[in-house]
Amino acid sequence: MDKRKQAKLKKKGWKVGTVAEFLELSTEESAYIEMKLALSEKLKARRIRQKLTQKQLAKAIESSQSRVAKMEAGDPTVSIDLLVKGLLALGVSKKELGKTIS
Amino acid sequence: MDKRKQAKLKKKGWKVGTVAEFLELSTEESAYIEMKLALSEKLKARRIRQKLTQKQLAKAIESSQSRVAKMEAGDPTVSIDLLVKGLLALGVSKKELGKTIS
DNA sequence: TTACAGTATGTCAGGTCTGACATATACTGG
DNA sequence: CCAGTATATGTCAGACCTGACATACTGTAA
Repeated sequence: MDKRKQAKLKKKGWKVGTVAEFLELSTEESAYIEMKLALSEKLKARRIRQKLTQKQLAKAIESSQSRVAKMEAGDPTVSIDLLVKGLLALGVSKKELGKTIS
Repeated sequence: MDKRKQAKLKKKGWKVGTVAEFLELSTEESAYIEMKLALSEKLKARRIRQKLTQKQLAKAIESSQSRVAKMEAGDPTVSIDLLVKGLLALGVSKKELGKTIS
């Protein structure tokens, strides 16, 4: 399974439900990707809600604007670890994180 | 912050609540570690519940016995990604994962 | 249009994580 | 005691992720 290709194909407009079939993902693989996307979206939502630019958030978590952009885009080169760290830095609680994932 | 040292020190018998102070962890850092430990424990519990050996689980997730041992021990060289993948492979749902983290 | 702020995308050197291996330790039944 | 099974721990080459940089795209105000 080429993770890189997935994100490329996902791009705009594919419903989550159909991606799995189209790319022939296993249940675990799609659950994993759904989790990452959920975290991505949450990160973007939180950043915007707190009126921060990607650059500002990047500085706060000691990263770079480009990586933040990738986090929010659900780029396959971004780990769940990094997303979690970013969300925690934005003040999201474990409880809220748990909800987001589910 | 030396992540390696943390796990060494943590070892046996430290209450989670006190570790943070002793090691002077920030709120985010300890939340992150608590999440990892929660996932570790869940993994071990599930594996045992399903009567699998570390070796068997390792094979199922295409890893090695030693890495599984490290996952369950909350070793700092183990990522949340890997723990999540392991749990998903054991049939844990996103919902349950969310609960575990919280 | 131009200029600027914000975001997206590609690339890459360097750092982190991973699977595999060796080895040690713990427990069990003979 | 021993042999076998399960788990723990240390190490390391290679795979993967990261921050940083360059550059492109988008919107918007003059």
